[in-house]
Amino acid sequence: MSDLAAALDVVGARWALLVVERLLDGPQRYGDLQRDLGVPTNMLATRLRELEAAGVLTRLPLRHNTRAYALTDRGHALREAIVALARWGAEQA
Amino acid sequence: MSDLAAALDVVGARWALLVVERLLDGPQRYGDLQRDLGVPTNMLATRLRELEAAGVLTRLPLRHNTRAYALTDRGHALREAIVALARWGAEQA
DNA sequence: ACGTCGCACTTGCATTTTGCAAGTGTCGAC
DNA sequence: GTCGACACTTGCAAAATGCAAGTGCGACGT
Repeated sequence: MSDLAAALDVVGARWALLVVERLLDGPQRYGDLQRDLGVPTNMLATRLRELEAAGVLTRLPLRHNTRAYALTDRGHALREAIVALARWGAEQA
Repeated sequence: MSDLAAALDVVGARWALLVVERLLDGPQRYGDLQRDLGVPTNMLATRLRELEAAGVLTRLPLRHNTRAYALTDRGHALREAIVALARWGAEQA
């Protein structure tokens, strides 16, 4: 499997990169991600679980049943790739 | 929709970026892509249609019923993003 | 002490996407 | 005129995604 395929195995699923992009600004709570991205709640839960398992992000407990999701170093390392893709998307056509 | 979401709308589908990566080396024929990537043939056909419609690649007629797929400028512009993602994938863990 | 609210999910089911296997059409070579 | 290579298409099963409604749990007011 190529390096690209390995990367896509982790962040190639729908919404995954959008979640990571949102977390580049700093830790966010579940509800914030959901409202900002418009992602279905079950998909968000699934992605967060997968991305945590992949070591891209971690859960930070805040208060009682509230927590924040924050990128790990490995997650932050995606910044370059995300910026490059976003720039390509911006040059539409 | 963010720029990243716009990009993923075009190249976010499964196999799409892998096809583009393969074409970065130069035009390839259908059968080559299929064998090199191990992508199901109906998916390859679908992706090539979508990527052509999106202006990422074009068909070059070769001989009779043989053609090659080549990246457009817009397709080549994905190189940076692909390299960044592949590098991230290579730094596994 | 009790109901209510916000938050972070889970669950059930319909829809869409993906994948596998087999088939189709076309052209050139033999 | 039949055979093989090439580029697909088709039919159907499996998996991913999406929508809507429900669950659990602690805080907060009364």
